[in-house]
Amino acid sequence: MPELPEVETVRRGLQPAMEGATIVRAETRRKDLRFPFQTDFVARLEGQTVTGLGRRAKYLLADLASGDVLLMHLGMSGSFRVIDAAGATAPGDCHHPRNEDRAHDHVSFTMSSGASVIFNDPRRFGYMKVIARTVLNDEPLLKGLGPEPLGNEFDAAMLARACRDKKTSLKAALLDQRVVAGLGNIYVCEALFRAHLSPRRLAATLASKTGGPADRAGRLVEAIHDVLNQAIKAGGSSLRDHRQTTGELGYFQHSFRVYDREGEKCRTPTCRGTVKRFTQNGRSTFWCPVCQK
DNA sequence: AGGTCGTCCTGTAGGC
DNA sequence: TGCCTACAGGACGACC
Repeated sequence: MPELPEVETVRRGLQPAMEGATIVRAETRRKDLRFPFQTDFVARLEGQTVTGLGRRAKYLLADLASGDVLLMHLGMSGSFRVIDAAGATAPGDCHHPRNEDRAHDHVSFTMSSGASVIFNDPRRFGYMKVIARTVLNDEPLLKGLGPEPLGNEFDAAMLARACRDKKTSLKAALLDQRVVAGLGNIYVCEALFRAHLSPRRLAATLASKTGGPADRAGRLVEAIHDVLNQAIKAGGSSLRDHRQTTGELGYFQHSFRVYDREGEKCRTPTCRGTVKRFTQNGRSTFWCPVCQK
């Protein structure tokens, strides 16, 4: 499910319920998600105040007063919902269909406010881990991550440099979290379309003289910025699983130009092409062969 | 060493 | 209706 815009949407939804509040009770309803829970997982959470809720790439990071950090990844199908002290998931919405399916509620946090934060993940590719902040920089899960696509260090020169010696496709390079951290299949397809670049293009060909229509890296960085910012504004994309923490859907899927649009007309105004789909590194790529070069 | 592929897991959609 | 297959927003680890 979740790429950077969805994770950021979740972070903003969890923030009012968690930041400044204390976890009075933490429950795991099975022994593992993607990995077994640490044996001291619950003990290191209960009684801890959440001093801040951040995000790195597709990871959520809850800072605890103890000096630990709770690292959370949503995998493919993870979602959080917040239930307030009165038992409602959102003002006026306590009967969302999603809330009736509790079979995959795997973790719950009861906060000092009386609110509950519940993690649901049918496929269980998600995971949580408590790490001491002092060794966060050595954490293998975070160590190899590339720059944040919306951060200052991510620019055309940096992206071109990261792709320069790659022998793989531009699509695969952008999905590689070591190159840039936070993009997934949807937003890579959408960004390549918006930059008019072919997903098949060799990553190394991204570099070119800056300025003018051949500034491929510049166009791509701008396209990535635009699509991520617009998606965050829309609360992410809801295809199947993604919900905001209130249970509401994101609505960026209505703005897709290629993803999930196989056989439909290209949305570039002057283009008469049709959106095609093919498999690249085991994942579906959607693109317009007429206007993406 | 970088790149590719299979794999983890459940749910759903589509074909017959 | 029911059974089967294919596929899904991620990313690790084994393999070449």
